Amino acid sequence: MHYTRLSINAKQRMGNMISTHQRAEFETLFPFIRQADADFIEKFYASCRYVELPSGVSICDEGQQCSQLTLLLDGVGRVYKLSPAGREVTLYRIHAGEACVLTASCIMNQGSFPAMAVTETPVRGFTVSPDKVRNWICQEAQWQRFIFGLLSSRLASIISVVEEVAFKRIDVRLAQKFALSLARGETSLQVTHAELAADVGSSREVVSRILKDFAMRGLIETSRGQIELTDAEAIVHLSSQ
Amino acid sequence: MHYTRLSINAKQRMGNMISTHQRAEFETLFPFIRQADADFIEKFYASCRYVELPSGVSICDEGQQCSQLTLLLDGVGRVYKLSPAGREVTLYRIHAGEACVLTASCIMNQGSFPAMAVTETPVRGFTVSPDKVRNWICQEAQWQRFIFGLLSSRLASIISVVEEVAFKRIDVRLAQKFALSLARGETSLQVTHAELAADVGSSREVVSRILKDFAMRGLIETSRGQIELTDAEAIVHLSSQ
DNA sequence: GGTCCAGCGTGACATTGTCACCGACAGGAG
DNA sequence: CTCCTGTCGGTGACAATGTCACGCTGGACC
Repeated sequence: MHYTRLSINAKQRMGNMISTHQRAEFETLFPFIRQADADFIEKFYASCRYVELPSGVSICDEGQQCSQLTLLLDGVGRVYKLSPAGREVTLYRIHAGEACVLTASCIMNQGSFPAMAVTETPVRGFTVSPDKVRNWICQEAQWQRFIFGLLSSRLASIISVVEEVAFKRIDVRLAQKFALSLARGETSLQVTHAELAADVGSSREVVSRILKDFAMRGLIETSRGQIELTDAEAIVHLSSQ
Repeated sequence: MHYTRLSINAKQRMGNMISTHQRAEFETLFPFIRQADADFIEKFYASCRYVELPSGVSICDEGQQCSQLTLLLDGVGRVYKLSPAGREVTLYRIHAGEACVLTASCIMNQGSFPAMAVTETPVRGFTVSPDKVRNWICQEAQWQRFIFGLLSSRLASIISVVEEVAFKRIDVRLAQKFALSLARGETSLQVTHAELAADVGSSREVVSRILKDFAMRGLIETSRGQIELTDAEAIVHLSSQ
């Protein structure tokens, strides 16, 4: 799987002024800011920048220092591990109203980023520089609480990834993915076997075999780059093993 | 694998007064306390309690609320996930000078503990109540920095567990364990195949097969409950695959 | 001695990972 | 339109791992 590097062009789509519309959008997604005192709120908006990134660009590579903490207004990012042999596992996804914890973590202990991150869709957000992140932690209770929440909630979610990878069969984990889509009301997925494999940390061949089996049992119908979920009940039943 | 529940007897080995000797011991292991102001230091020692726990007792079970945060003076704790089928993976170990991050995490977001924890050796330490942990975070810069360091450093270590479980062969991971022992100067391990399996998240049979293979290749010699590391060079070489 | 049990060995089979290679399809270039 | 090229998916063979069932052994205890 290959991702475009973040280009200068993409970086240039940034503006320094935060519009009132953007502030309103931010406040609904990051309610913590409302509880801060007016002083901090102004400091915050003055210090952060609005950015837009296209889909499929690499945000942070293994071993890099993190240059910015990004708070997402829209879109989704994926953080994953890459093995020397080229296999992947996704550790977690970042949605609107969240920020990348690993960035926060490696900003806090000055370490390097222990994984890779890419945009899965076009992404909009505010970025904050590492020194601000650190300073505000010590000074602003609301900001501190926000960062803490990020760290501790991700810890639990990454632990559940360990659990899945170590204990669960791959067909069950694929069924789980499908069940999540069904829960969102989607009965048709635009996804390749290779992408599913990268998600669950397996290889394409294994995913293909299992999907073929699903298709024979009538759970799904597959075509190039697309999967129809045809038997919701059976999928949900399998996913709960 | 079965662990004794923490009994009332064990709990009663607590005292409220912290001796000057214990304070000195604490300060060498947790240097952050030295940088705090005198006011906080007194508050801290007045609020925490000294505890001793025997080896092999369960500290925290899956889904429980955490009653205390423990800062270890001595001994080692193990935090692990347990599958419905009875398999285990250890997530990390806690040594002197550290504290259980998961406890910290679930204290901070009031969640429940997403794993199990046991003492692997007799353990001594100071315990702090959840409300103190939370209050100090907001008020004491040094304490805050300490807790933050715990969270963010564990995040990276748990991610490396994901990586190992998802990508590495089990023989390589066993060799890694052995290489770590060799680095500590230990050429003889008192450990059962089942314990090794719980560590790397596999099953006893698989570990037995691989150890038999190691023995045939002259890397180790096995006897009941014990493993001699006889070919350090080959072990280190295999561990670095 | 005899009993019990934790620790370990093992064969048979299911699942998963890896490698090599293939064909099918889509989107452009000519 | 045909041809080319890269992506997508299928497949067979084999290695590694997980699971199940069972049996053996050494040591503790009566």
